[in-house]
Amino acid sequence: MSAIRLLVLGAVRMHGRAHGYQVRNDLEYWGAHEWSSAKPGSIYHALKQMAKQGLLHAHEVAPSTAGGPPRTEYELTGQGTEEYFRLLREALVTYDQRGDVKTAAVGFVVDLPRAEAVALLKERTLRIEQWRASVLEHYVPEEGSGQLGHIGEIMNMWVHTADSEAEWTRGLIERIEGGAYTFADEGDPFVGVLAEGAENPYATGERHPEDDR
Amino acid sequence: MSAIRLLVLGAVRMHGRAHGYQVRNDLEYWGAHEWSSAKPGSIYHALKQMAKQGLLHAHEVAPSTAGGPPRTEYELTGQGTEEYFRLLREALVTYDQRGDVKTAAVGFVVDLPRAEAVALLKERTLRIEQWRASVLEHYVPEEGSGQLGHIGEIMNMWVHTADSEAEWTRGLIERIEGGAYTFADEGDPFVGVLAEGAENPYATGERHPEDDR
DNA sequence: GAGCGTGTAGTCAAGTTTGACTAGCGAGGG
DNA sequence: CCCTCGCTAGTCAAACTTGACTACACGCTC
Repeated sequence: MSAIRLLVLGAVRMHGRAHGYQVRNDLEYWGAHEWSSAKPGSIYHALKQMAKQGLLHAHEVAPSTAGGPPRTEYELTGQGTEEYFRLLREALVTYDQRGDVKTAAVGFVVDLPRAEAVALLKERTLRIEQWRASVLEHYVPEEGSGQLGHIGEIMNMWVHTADSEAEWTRGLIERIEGGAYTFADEGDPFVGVLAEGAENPYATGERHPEDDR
Repeated sequence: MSAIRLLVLGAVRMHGRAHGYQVRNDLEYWGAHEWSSAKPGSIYHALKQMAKQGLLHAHEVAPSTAGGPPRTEYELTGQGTEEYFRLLREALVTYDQRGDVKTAAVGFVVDLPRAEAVALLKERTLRIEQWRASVLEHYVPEEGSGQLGHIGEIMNMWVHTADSEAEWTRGLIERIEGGAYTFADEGDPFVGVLAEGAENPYATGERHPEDDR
């Protein structure tokens, strides 16, 4: 599962109604092209595909207000909203060692109620520990771990990565339980998209992978 | 860059000459279908593509000795060998937060001379530190880091991951410098493929992501 | 000795990703 | 006035990935 659908649904949802270029700008603003497959082609493809599947409603093209070809506006359907939360929950819980899904998940985590976020993150640590255990269980061949040669370093790396991730997840859980951030059920949400017409503070100058704040 | 080309080139190279099914079996043996895009279709596709590009020489089909359709055998060309080492070096040095390339790189690292492996891994730690610095540099907006809201957790996660990776890399460098493992210039190499006809100790029973030893 | 399961070897269509390309419009300079 | 530049908005072909499917041969059972 790539992160593109989650990202696109999340972006459209923030706007309520958005056209492709808007979504594309948000994702660039978030730096998503650096840590996921969020290139123009993928974004437009995902929009069309999800519209075909009934997750998005495509309003008929409106002529652009600012040059360029006419644009199609999209809006989440009920099914699309369901799918958004399904993907978000899955992303929070899944340990897959790929960075993009996790990054997207953290970006949208405040769309859930605080308690559910904590619960999902705890489930995440659990799954990480299970994975870690299953690596170790098959780690040592009958002849002793020396037989593995340098391949043992791969297990080593996986265990190290898993530990690091579990530690970070626990830190996040603590901060959330300690009252940090504003969640779905708690007043005005954090806004991370550009309003129509707002100038993009990062639009000029070179871009860096960490521009997506 | 996905890891598939590196994996396929590495597998064919180990055999000297191999047909698609053999490569496919190696990669499954290594568990690569769990941590990379090494599914049958991708493997056969990569073989054909690389043959077309002159990285592999495709010997004409030979009737199978053991049932099934006839098979095509592949062999690395000079260009293919070059490309293999280029990909391997790049993979060792690149910090991209995706697990598959790194895993493949560690698996093949002993194909390089020991000194070069160490040098590349040191370059890797350097790049990780550069990336970390560039994240932090753009971390704090003018209004103070509080403005970031939960999005700051993404930076936090990236920095945490980078630190963990750098630490693991330094550990590996130490072990290699300490004389561990057998490298390209040092006598009989570690063999990680099944010989033609050898029984696969993991062929039966359920498979786990960590079977690839 | 006919069918059936299993292993071998690979193909294929559908879906996704990539990176380059197109085309319209306004602003500004010469 | 006209021409180029940059922004807006999106398309497209080529490559890659996915997961299901085919086809052959061997051995086993009923």
